[in-house]
Amino acid sequence: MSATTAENVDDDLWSAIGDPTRRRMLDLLLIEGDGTATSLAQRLPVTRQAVAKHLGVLDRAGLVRGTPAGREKRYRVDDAQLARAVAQLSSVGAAWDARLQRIKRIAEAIQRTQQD
Amino acid sequence: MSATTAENVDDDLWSAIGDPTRRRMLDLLLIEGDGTATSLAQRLPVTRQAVAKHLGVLDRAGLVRGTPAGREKRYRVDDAQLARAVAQLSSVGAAWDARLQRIKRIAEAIQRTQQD
DNA sequence: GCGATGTGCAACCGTTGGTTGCGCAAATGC
DNA sequence: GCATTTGCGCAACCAACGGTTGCACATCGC
Repeated sequence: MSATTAENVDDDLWSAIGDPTRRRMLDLLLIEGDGTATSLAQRLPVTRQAVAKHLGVLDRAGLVRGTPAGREKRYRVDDAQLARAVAQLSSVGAAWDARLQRIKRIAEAIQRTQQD
Repeated sequence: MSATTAENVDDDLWSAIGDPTRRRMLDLLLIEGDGTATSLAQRLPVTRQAVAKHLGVLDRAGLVRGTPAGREKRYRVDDAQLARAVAQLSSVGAAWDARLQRIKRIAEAIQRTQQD
């Protein structure tokens, strides 16, 4: 294990949460429990259709699940999948962090050597 | 403190690290210390010009800095800026995590109530 | 000086986030 | 029961972006 490239990352998941509008949509869904394309669009600076497309992306990525209810379609976050996404976020962050730490240690070591 | 929307995120920074190719470029630069457009392109499945464009994006975002050296231009990671980016990654992750935790607690509370 | 190597610029293509416009299904009102 | 609203889905279109090819220009090595 421990790939050298830190790209164990599920690219679909990442690109799903990579878009700022989609991140805000996830925020709203988490806060309000659920929502429809129109209800989300009211709270966002984009049209209903744009929101609908994003919901499609999030759905295909498995981050949300939509269930028809009468004439409207309510979406809610899939907790487990979002948890997975969060894990990947922190995994990438951790990898970079580790490398930065190592570089810092090396730099300090060099300084110490030169001070001798 | 505690913005409700978890979008304290510098959008330029995020979109810079949002692209998978750019993430791999940062990886390579961290591993090898520095690199040029051509050197990175050899280790990536894209052309030199694509890499050059990405370096431009990363440069404008402040994540890398390029210094001309003869006929080539060597880039290296700006540690402080990347550290900032990592912090934002984990901040978004933490916000979602907190909400998921809260939902979980509420769900458990409801279960407990119903079991009474 | 001359070929090889590295960079930068410009034109072009496919994908994607966004828009407008339309048609259709389900709730509401009389 | 029928007309009106309200919510959804589909299609066409546009701008921005990641990627490509092609070319011109600078620099290093011999």
